[in-house]
Amino acid sequence: MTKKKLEELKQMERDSRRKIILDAALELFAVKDFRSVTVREISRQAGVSIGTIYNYYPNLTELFLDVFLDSAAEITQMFDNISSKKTPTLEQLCEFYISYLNDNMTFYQMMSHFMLGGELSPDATQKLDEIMRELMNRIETALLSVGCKTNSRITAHALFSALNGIMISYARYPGKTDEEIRRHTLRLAKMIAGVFSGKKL
Amino acid sequence: MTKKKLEELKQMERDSRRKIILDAALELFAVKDFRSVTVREISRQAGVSIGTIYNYYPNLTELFLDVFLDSAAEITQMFDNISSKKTPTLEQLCEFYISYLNDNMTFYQMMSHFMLGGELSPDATQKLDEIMRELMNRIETALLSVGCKTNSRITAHALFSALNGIMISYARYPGKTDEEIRRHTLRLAKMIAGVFSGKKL
Amino acid sequence: MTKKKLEELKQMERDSRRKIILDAALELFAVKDFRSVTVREISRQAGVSIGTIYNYYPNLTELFLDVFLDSAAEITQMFDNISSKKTPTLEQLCEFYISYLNDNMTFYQMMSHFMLGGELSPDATQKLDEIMRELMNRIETALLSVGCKTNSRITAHALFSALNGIMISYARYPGKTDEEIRRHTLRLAKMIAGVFSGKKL
Amino acid sequence: MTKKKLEELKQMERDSRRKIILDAALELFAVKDFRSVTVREISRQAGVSIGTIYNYYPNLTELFLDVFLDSAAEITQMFDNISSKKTPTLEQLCEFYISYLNDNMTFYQMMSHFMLGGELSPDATQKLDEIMRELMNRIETALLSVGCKTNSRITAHALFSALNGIMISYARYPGKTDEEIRRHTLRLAKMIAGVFSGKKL
DNA sequence: AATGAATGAGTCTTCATTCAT
DNA sequence: AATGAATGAAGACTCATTCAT
Repeated sequence: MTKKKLEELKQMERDSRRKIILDAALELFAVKDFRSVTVREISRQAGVSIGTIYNYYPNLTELFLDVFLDSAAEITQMFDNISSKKTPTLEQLCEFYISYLNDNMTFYQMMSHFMLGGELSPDATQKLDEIMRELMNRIETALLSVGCKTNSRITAHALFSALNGIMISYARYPGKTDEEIRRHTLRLAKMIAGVFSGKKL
Repeated sequence: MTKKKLEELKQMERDSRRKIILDAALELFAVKDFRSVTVREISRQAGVSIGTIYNYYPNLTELFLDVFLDSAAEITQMFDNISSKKTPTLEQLCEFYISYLNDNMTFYQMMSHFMLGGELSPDATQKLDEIMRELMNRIETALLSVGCKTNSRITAHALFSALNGIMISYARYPGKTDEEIRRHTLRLAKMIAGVFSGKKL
Repeated sequence: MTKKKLEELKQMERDSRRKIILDAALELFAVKDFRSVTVREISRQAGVSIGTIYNYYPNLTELFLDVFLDSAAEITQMFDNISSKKTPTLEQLCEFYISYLNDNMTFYQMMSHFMLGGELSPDATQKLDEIMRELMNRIETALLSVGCKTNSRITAHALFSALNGIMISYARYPGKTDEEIRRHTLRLAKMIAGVFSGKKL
Repeated sequence: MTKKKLEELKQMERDSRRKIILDAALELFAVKDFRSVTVREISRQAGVSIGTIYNYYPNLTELFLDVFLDSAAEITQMFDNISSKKTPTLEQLCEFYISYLNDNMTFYQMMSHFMLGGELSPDATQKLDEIMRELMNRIETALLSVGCKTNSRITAHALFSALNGIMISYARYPGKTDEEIRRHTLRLAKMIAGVFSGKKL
C-alpha cells in the first residue's frame, strides 16, 4: 500500500515537473519562434537545470513534440466539450479552430514543422499519428452531424487541410494588426465552412 | 553600341552564374530539407566558392527567397499558359497546383517558412508580397471565369488557403509511397475544387 | 556549513580555470600581437575547448579586457607595495611604470586599443573607467608626496599621459635591442619625472 | 620635349588619382575607425575600382601608411609655417599639436598602430622613420629656441612622447563632449609645455 | 591602366548534448 | 534525480588580394 502511494507520489511529482518545463517552453514560444528557442532558455525559464530537461526528454525535438501533442490534445478536448452540450454547426467548429490557431500560432508552426520537415523517432511518429487521427475523428464526427453522408473521412481531411491552409497567410498580411488578422482568418474559416456545407458562393 | 553590348553580355553572364547557384541549391533541396542546407554545400554543388555566393546574395535567406520567388513566378507563368489556350476548369487549376506542390515540396516548405516565421528585409518582404499577389490574381481570375460573382478576392484567398493546407498532411502519411501521396492529395484537391464550385458533398 | 564550503570550492575552481584561460592568453600575447590572437589559439593554449572560453567570457573583447584589467590591477597593487615601505621618489615611480611597460607591452597596446578605438559594453566601460581612476589615484598620491600642492589631479593626468606617450616610440626604434629600448625609455621616464619635479632642463 | 610633357602629364594624373583615393580614405576615417575600413569601402567612396587601389598601393597597410605620412608631413609643414613668421613659444607649439590631434584622431590612432603593432615592409619602415625624424627635428628646434641647451634631442623625444600620451585619455573621458575634451587636452598640453619650460608646478 | 568578380582561408560564435559530481 | 560546466562540430559570413578581360 505505502509503496504504491510512494510510486504515485513520485509519478505526480514527475508529472508536475514535466508540466513546469512545458509551461516554460510555452511562455517562450509566445515571445519568439519556437525554432529559435534553446534548451538553456527553457531551463532558465523553468527554473531547472539543463540536465533536468534531458531527464524528462531525450532531446529538444521530443520536448517540442510534447508541447505540440499537448496542444493537439487540448484542441481535441475542446472539440468534445463544445459537442457535449449541443451539436455545434460546422461553422462554429471551424471558427473555433481558427480562433485557437490565432491564439496559438506555435501550434500551427509546429504542425508545419513536424508534418513537413522533421525527422522523428518511430515512437514519436506514432504518437503524432495517433493524436492527428483523434483530431480528424472529431472533424469527421462534426461533418457527419451536419449531414455529410459519403466520403466523410476524406472530406474531413479536406476540411482540416483547408482550415490549416488559412494560417499560412497569417503573419504576412502586411501592416495588419492582430485583431485584423483574426477577423480576416475567421472570415476565411466561415467561408470554408460554408462551401463545405454546400452553400453556394 | 559596343559598350551596350558589353554591358548586356556582362549581365547575361551574371544571370547565368546566378542560375547556376540557384540550380545547385534546388538540386540539394531535392535531397534534404532546405533549412539544413549550408552555404558550403551550395557552393560545392555549384562549383563556385563560398565568396561567390555572397557576391550574388547578401545572405542565405535571400538566396532561399530567390529560389522561392522563382518557383512562384514559374507557377504564375504556368497558370497563364494553361489559361491561354482554353479556359481551364477550377478543378484543373487545383489539380495542377497540387501536382506542382507534389513535385516541388520545397516550394511549400519555403512558403510556410517565409509566411510564418522568417525575418525578412523590407525589400524582400515587398518582393514576397508582390509575387503572392500575382499568384492570387490568377486564382481570382479562374474563380471569376467559373462564375464566382461575389467576394471573388476573399474567395481566392480561401481557395488558395485550402489548397495549401492539403500539403500539410503530405509527408506524414505513414508508409505511403510518393505515388500514393500524389493520388491522395490530388483527390483532396479535386474535392476542394468541387466544394468551391458549389458541388454538393 | 557544508553547502557554503561547496559554493566556495566551486567559485575557487571557476576562478582557477579563468586564471588558466587568462594565462594562456598572456602567453600568446608574448609571442604575437593580441589583436591577431584567435579564440582557437587561446583554447588550444589553455587546454580547454572553445566552448569553455565562451563559458567564462561572452566574447573575445571581454576576455582581452579582463587581461588588461588584471594588468592594471597588478600595477596599482605594485604602486601600493612600493609606497608601503617608504615614500618613493617620483622618479622611482616613473621608472617602475616604464619598466613594467617594457615587460608588458601588451598592456600598453591594450590601453591604446580600449582607450581609442574599442566598442565596449557599458559594463566593460565602467570597469575600465574604474581601474583607470584607481591608477590615477596612485599617481596623484605620489605627486602630493613630492610636494605638488596645486592641481594635483590634472597634473597626475599630465604625468600619466607623458609616461604613456613614451612607449609610442618603443617598437620603432630601428635596429635596437630590447635592452637598448629599455635604457632609452627609462631615460625618457627619468627626464619626465625630472621636469615634473621642477628640475631645470 | 613632347615626350617629357606627356610623362609629366601622366605623373600628374597619377598623383591626382592617388589624391582622390587618399581623400576618400580620410573621409571614411572621419566616420569610423580606420582599422575597420575596407578596400571596398574606399574604392566606393573614391569612385574607382578595387583594382585601381591596388594599382597605386601594394596593400591596404601601405595605403594607410600613406595617409599617415601625409598627415605627418602636413604637421611638419605647419610647424614650419608657424615658425617662419615669428619664433613661437613652446606652449604655442604644444597647443598646436594637440589641437591638430583633436581634429585628426586618426593620425594618432595610426601612429599608435604603426609604432606599436604593425608589420611594415623595409621600405615603409624607412619612410616612417624619416618622417618621424623630421617631426622630431621641428620639436628640437623649438626647444633650442626656448633655451634648452643640453640634451635637446632626447628632450625632444620626451616632449613628443609626453604630448602623444595626452590623447590616450581622449575618447574615454566618460560623457564628455568634443569641446570639453579639447579643452581638457589643451590644458594638459599647456601644463606639459610648462614643465618642459622649467615652470614650477 | 582600370576593372570588379572570384576566391577561400579564416573568424567568431552558438548550442544540443554529455557526464562527473 | 538534479546539476551545469565542458564539449567541439558546425554555422554564417568577411575581406584582402588576385587576375583575366
